[in-house]
Amino acid sequence: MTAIKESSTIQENKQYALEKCPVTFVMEKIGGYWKPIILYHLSTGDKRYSELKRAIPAVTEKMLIQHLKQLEADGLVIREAKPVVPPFVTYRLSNAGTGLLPVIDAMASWAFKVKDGIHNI
Amino acid sequence: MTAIKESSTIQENKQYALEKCPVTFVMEKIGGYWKPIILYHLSTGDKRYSELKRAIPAVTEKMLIQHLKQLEADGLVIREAKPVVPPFVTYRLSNAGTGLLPVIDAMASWAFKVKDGIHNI
DNA sequence: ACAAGTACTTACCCTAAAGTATGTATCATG
DNA sequence: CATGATACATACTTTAGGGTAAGTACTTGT
Repeated sequence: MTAIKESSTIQENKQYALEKCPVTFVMEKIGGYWKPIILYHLSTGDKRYSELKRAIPAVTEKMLIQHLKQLEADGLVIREAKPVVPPFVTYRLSNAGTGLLPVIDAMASWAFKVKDGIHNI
Repeated sequence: MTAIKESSTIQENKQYALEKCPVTFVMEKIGGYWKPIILYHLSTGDKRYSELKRAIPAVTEKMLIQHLKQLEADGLVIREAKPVVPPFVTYRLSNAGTGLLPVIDAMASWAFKVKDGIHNI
């Protein structure tokens, strides 16, 4: 009946939605659980890996590095490593990453409105 | 070493992040895969269940109704059912749901900037 | 010589989210 | 009398994301 029953996977649906829906496109980039949190912490300036780790204590190292790598691959953050030992690696937002801050801000603003009772949910 | 190793689950981490991070709070509400798309389609006015189904052909009925129920439970959309047969059910954004539109707009705006090459990722 | 700090990597497991498929109730219409 | 349309519900399966635990390399400090 519906087209998707013939041969469908999550990936194909994602493909469809990615092309059609700008919102989905964004969710692809920042939908990972810790990604917006990482972006938020980088919004105040560049940070070392260990600084991020301390700033977000609940994240595991695997998740942190995994999301950082993905954000880097997606062109949202820039990694800079100084060839010293112990390693000195900093992460900062790219132009595109900085461009996402209005999204983060809009989210935060809505959340505060809810908490302040301006929106009752 | 890190605090979470003592006794941690996704849920506990989520609990932590929910209290601390407004962004995570928003992601809890609209993080479901089809939720932002549904909100987007409702932004132009109320829609019947079947209209949404046709507007988003890639979504399965289970996902559509599941997300609609969650959005309703989260106070973002309002369901109105006329007691007729065949059923006539419309969904529309609540005040809180409407308050999320700036988030959706910011997302869309960023996505278009990327596609127009203003941000190169 | 051994721990500690840096920035990772990797193998394995578990669960929540998403997808598949089918069923339900009611009435109008052919 | 059976089909179609509406708005769902539900049992079952799959997959992708996240978590756990452990290890790596290199140097400084004790």
